[in-house]
Amino acid sequence: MNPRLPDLRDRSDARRPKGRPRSHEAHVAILKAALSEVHELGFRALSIDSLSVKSGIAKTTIYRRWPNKAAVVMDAFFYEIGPGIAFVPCEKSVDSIQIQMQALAKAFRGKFGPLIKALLGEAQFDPELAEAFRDRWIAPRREAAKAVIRDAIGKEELRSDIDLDTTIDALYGGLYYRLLIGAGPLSQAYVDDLFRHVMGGLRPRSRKGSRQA
Amino acid sequence: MNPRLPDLRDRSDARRPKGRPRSHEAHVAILKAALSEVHELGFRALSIDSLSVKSGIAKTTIYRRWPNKAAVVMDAFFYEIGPGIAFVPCEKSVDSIQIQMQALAKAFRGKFGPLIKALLGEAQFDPELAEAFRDRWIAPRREAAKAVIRDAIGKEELRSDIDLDTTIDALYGGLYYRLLIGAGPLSQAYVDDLFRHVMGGLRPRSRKGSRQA
Amino acid sequence: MNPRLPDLRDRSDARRPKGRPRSHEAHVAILKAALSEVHELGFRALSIDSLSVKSGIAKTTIYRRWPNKAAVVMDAFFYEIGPGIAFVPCEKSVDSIQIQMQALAKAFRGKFGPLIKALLGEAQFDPELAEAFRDRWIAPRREAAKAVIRDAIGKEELRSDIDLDTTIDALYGGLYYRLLIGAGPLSQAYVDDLFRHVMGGLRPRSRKGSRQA
Amino acid sequence: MNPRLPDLRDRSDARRPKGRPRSHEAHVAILKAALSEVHELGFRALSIDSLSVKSGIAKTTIYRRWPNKAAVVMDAFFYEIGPGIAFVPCEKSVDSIQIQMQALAKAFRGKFGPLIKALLGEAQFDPELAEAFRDRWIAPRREAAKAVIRDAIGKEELRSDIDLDTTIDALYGGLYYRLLIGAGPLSQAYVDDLFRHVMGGLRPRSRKGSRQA
DNA sequence: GGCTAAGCGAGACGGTACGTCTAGTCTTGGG
DNA sequence: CCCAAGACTAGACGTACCGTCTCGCTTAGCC
Repeated sequence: MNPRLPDLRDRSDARRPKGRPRSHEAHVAILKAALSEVHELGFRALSIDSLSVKSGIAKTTIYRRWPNKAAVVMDAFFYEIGPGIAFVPCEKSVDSIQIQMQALAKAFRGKFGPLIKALLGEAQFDPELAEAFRDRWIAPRREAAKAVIRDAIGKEELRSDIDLDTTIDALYGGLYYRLLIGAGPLSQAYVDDLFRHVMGGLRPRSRKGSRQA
Repeated sequence: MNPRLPDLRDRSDARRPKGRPRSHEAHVAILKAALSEVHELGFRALSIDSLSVKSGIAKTTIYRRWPNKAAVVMDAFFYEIGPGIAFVPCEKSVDSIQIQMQALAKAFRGKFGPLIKALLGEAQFDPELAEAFRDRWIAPRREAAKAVIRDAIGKEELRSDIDLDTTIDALYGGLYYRLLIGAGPLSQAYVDDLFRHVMGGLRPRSRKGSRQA
Repeated sequence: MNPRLPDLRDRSDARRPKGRPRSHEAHVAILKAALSEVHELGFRALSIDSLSVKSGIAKTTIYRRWPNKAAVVMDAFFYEIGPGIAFVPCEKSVDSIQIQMQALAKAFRGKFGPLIKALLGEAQFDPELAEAFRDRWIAPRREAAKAVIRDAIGKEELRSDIDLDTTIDALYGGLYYRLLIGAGPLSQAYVDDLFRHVMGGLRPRSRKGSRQA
Repeated sequence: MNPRLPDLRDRSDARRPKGRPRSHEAHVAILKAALSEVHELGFRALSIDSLSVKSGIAKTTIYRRWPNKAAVVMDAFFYEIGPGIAFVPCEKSVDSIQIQMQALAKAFRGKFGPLIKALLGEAQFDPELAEAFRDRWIAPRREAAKAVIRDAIGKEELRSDIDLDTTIDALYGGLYYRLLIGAGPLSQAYVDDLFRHVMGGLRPRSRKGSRQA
């Protein structure tokens, strides 16, 4: 996504780039400054200038590595959240999904909520940021979710005729909807409710003719 | 939502406000300029300055009526969309829901998609805008949806033990999710899929142990 | 000077102007507000808007009577200073001059100093104001001074070959110079010094060849 | 006077200031634009915005160096007038004074008149500008004048009991008076007249009782 | 009492400039 | 090639006044 980002993988065998190597301290200092700023003042109040002053790193250096403040904050976000919210294996795979949804909602309620709101808000105006967010945050989690769902289907915990993507949207759409639109709380009870509604469906069970079109 | 907006309701009996009345032409000129700008260049490129130049209305006049460009664009959005997407009565109420979801998705795919994306994106940073958007866009539609869902429950098209808000989130969350995150197309097929998944539930029907709390 | 000013002279015989007569209360209210503002905040901080708010008189009314704030303040100045600094008759006419110079310096040191500085400062950019100030403030005082100087020449207190205008400039120039440039205090001692230097001349008395070119 | 101005003195030995050095071209471009504007349109019509457009220098750059337009124009004034009006040595020191007075009056009549009027007019509202004008324009000339007057006293061309400051005020006050108040022309004849009156004094020579304190 | 004419209060309007802010780039010296 | 420092271009921001205008209402003289 971001060609300016350093490749942090070990490349002892690769040829060293010419000139003075980039300072890792500078990198971390900026990310930490970004996190502190974004948590204290919010994304909008954060500027590359303020970042430069706060971190003691020259503006030039920041621009050498990131194209704009959204990219910095995105990296800072991943720096802080690390591997992020994962699926923990459960006996029943659907439990694993429910637990992960609760973990995600908890993150939304906590310090990551504003960060994700800001990144997604900004992404509405910045296609590159949007793509990066999808690639680095959304996609991995969806892939993991798909694996779990496939598992659940295999164990006959879920219907065999469902579409993976649509299923994920039905389950998680509500969470992001509430995060971004704020029409209601993201409480534990709500997450359970949402999970139950989607899992059980809205149509009456007793009805015979309840085959969907 | 916006106390600066003139109350345009008929008040032939009420006493006229003092001073020179606000110009309706100016009002409309600004909204039209805003629409044109936001459709052509996008929300970010739109500025109050450019709006002023384009509409021929002084900047001060714009600021006298709206606190910032987001508020202008919001009004412009409602000016254009008018009453918006409504529920058309159907024999089966669930059909009415599905049709409305398709209409919403169509609006998202059309010229209103970028507008709503921009407004919701901006709302992540502007609590007042967020509230206004909820009050003027989200809430009315949710209320209408609730009425239809209640109808459907009454006709036993939907289960009687569902929660209205959660139901709405389950149905519409996916639409906003796709709009805002862009993880996939908002096609007709997708909307039908989503509707079917949520209506029918994810759990196998044949299974006896399909407990729901 | 100001054609918008009402002619306040009695004209019982003259035909009354048509329409609603101008309010004298409004007139005075504005002048008093202007004086209060200019003394408290200075000329620059005073605006027609603030004047309107402070006096409770509509902006339109102010503009109907004065072309700009400088004209208002000028009228306010004369409203406050009234007939102003006059020459008091003395046995020796030169004493009358010296006393009047002291009175003027005292006014400069007091509350009229900032007012006159402001009016003269503004007059550098506003030819009409400059002309009005000359006509209403400078000219009458110069005329009075000329009369006294003529008297003094008649009494042989002053040389008969002096030019009236140049004489006035020589005596008063220093006062305005100090007021406007602030190169030194306008103390009593200074005024006496200035008077003495100009009266006695700079050239040594003993010298024979001290006929001026 | 203006701490934002770069110190242009040679400091080959001194350490260079950090960062990108200020552009001399920009500096000169702004001053030239200011002179052109102030001569063509006058001080009031000149704005930092117009200066920016005319000079092609960004507004921020101008504000980085000067606090307001008066400060720019003041610098432009000195940029144009250079060392300014100096005293040329004459056999008789009083002649040197008279010649310098004529030179000053000529400058007042020429293109520098409006500039000085504007600066002094503005200085009535801006104490910092007033101080700067005194320090950079008034003071040096007064110092030079004092030296010449001391010379003249030494040569017995002037009385030994005169006060230097008062003497200067008596001679030059009239020039600034006419410049700022415009009560009469600043002609060559007027300057000679003024000089003669002050030099010779106003009191009759023949009179015995021409007491001076 | 109605008519005409002007004054008045209120506040909207077009317009100009202000001084500040942020973005992102460029230019120094030095590592 | 990196880094710190800070100047630079560009342009939007939101505010302050300016002087004008457009209303409804008031206050006078005149018919």
